[in-house]
Amino acid sequence: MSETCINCGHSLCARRVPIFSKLDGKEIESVVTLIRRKHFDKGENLFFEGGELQGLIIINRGRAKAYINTPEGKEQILHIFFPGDFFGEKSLFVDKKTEYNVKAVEPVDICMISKKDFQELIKKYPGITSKILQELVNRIDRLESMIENIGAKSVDSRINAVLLEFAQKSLDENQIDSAAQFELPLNREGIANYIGVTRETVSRKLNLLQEEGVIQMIGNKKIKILDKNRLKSE
Amino acid sequence: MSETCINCGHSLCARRVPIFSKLDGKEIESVVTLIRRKHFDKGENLFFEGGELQGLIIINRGRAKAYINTPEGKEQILHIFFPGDFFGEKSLFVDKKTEYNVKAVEPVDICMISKKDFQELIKKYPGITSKILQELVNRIDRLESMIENIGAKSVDSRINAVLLEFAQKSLDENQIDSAAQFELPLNREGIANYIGVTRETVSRKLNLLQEEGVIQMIGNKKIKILDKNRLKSE
DNA sequence: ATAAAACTGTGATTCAAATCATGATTTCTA
DNA sequence: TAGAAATCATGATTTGAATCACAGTTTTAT
Repeated sequence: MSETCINCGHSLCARRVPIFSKLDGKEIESVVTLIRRKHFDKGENLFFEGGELQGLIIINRGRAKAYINTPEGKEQILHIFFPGDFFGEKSLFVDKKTEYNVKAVEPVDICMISKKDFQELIKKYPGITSKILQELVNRIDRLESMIENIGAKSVDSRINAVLLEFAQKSLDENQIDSAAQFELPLNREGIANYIGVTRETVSRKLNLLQEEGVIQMIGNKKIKILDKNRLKSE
Repeated sequence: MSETCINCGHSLCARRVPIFSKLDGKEIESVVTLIRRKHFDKGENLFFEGGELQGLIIINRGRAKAYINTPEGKEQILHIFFPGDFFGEKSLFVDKKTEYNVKAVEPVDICMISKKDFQELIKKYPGITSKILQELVNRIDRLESMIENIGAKSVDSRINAVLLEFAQKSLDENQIDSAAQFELPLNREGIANYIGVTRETVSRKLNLLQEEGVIQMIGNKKIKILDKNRLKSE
């Protein structure tokens, strides 16, 4: 079996992961030998809450959502994982179950490093630990700003924030400024479950934004941000 | 100056902090020599968003709230720090500002270790790093469950959850089961800003819970949980 | 290609919590 | 300890989003 990750074309998928970014070419190749690949169809679960996580999972293609099902039957989405994002880092360090599910929202390819292999990796390259720390801190920041959004901001502001977030995850700064189109990672109901409203409200608010000329929808999945500033204010 | 932290009576305050719990007596004493103490009156800010955090801050007595002021003028509380809790760990590892404020909700004594001292400490006792990792993971868990609460649960459920949380932070399991009273760390408005509702709603819901015999209020600050199970369900 | 299934838009109605208003308590503080 | 300031309770009203209902559209699978 080749040591390169065929799904990323000719690049090494490990190089796309921030935690390995400090390693040099030869070191990264040794990481790649540890990687196993797997594919998930749209709608398949990569992981169920309470389950044993096999190791570190890196999203290589496609997007996935992490979500909780509440006792009342609602779904709360906690993260959207884009290519290059990873999860499962928790089980590598702490003996604690992860309480959310992860589901592919479109066809997804992942790279996987087993817990055992990863722990040996850390011994060999201790710098990885500080990268993990950094990533955990970033997640805390994102979760805190999500709480600010859901807990203290109006529904309009939440919609605005989520559109900007998805744009930033999908495009680079120049593309956003030139109103490039991008694909929403979630359908209306998904967006609703991410920002704590209903599907109908998302529909109505998006249409309002379009009427106001702030955004332009291309079909249901694609969108252009015409006026970034009006999304930022309010 | 004595090496013991006078504010904790005869115990060493460092021993109360989970991240130092693996150290033996002699090691902990060397940590204590690095500690500086400070007092804050009720209402004083321990820290302002965007400011330079001096190092690791351990709450030794009293409680403090971490909060964000939204552009719309609302306050969203993110954490309640109880004695033994700490913050500022972020600035020790990552070159990134903290975006929230921390304010004493009652008279607070803190212990503080400077960034520089702490970094030397880590070199000497690398085990501390894994403790920090663990604590970060715990925070992520708490934030995620907070998002589930605020985003997907009814107001009733949120009130229930916050009462249980405060009880668990204030009492041990036996005391909760025997309906011991404890002091709320926040006033009505504070609770409201923690769970994303208004002060009036908190008033009304608490009164309802009392009428139903689930809780008993002693004045405004103290409370007894009479029926833990009814708080848990729903 | 076509039928089924999933998703979306939109009006009508309901409802729970926000807001507004005010008086009663409690807690500071001078 | 008296007066001021902060906090709390509670009724009346408004409001914004949830819910309900259903038709139109898009996607998926055979």
